[in-house]
Amino acid sequence: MTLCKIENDKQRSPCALANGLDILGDRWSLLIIRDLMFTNRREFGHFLQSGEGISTNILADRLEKLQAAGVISKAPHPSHGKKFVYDLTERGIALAPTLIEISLWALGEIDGAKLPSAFLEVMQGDRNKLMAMIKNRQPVLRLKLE
Amino acid sequence: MTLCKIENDKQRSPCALANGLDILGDRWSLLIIRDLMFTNRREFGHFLQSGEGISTNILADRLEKLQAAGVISKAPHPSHGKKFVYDLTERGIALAPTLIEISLWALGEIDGAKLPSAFLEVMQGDRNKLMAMIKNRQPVLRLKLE
DNA sequence: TGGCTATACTTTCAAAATGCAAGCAAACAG
DNA sequence: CTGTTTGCTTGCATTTTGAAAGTATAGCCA
Repeated sequence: MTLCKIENDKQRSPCALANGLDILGDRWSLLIIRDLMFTNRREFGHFLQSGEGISTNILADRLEKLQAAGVISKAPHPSHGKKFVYDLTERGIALAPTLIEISLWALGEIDGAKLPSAFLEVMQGDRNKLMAMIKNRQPVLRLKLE
Repeated sequence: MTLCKIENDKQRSPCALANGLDILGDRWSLLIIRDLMFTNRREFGHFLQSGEGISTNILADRLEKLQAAGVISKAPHPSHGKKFVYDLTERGIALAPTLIEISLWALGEIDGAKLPSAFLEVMQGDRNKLMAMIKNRQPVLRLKLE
């Protein structure tokens, strides 16, 4: 297993859940991962446009922390010299079941929580097919960006 | 679906995941739920003793917020006039798959993350059996408390 | 080539959340 | 009646958050 910055600093406990929450336990990180996992958003500006209203400093901070934790990667943009392209690593892709379960829980338990029907169909359908799409970096929801 | 305080205030977006994170997205809430779900910890003092070092004011705050969100219940202690007994509601019990997936992710991806072997066996074994134990409020790990 | 615009952040600073430590009132034990 | 335990609450310093403004570079068009 490769090094992962966060847990090497000091872990409050060896509990796997506590360690997971040290990386994922905030209001924004999993939303960025959602965008990378289920849509074709890959750039800084795309995440800003996703509607929840994250501010630029928090976004920059979370992108850096997620990268430090080995959950996402950052590479120069092939056609635009200033931009970068973010993507999930294998470690990030492995978060798919977590994202799916939280989403389904919220959908069932919280008034007003919704999922695009494209998600819902694919989540309630063949779980293996969904995992294959995510691993192939094939967005469930392909957005027109910009 | 019953009222649930948090999402009625104002939701940043209708996205189910975002709504879930408004309730669960911090470093402590899911650890309290873990104690209720997998062990026989049910009292304020029990949560303090679980080793991660939550402070008393944060614990009181999270217990209140989780109760407001309908995830846990609070009842007078049957034999001790000052104490209360906390437990998961149906809505809290429904978080089992979420907790399991985060735990398994962290176990596989983070150096030093561990699970008690009792958990591991039961998580990797028959998932339906585990769900039945949780629904019957039967702790996977029965601790000697105090 | 020169200036305008867009993009990807960074900085600033006020406000909110966190967390340690001390305090406190009710309950229980002797 | 006295002292201890329990379940919080309060005070306060530190950290994190977040809106808004700033900055530096890339791309575009004349």
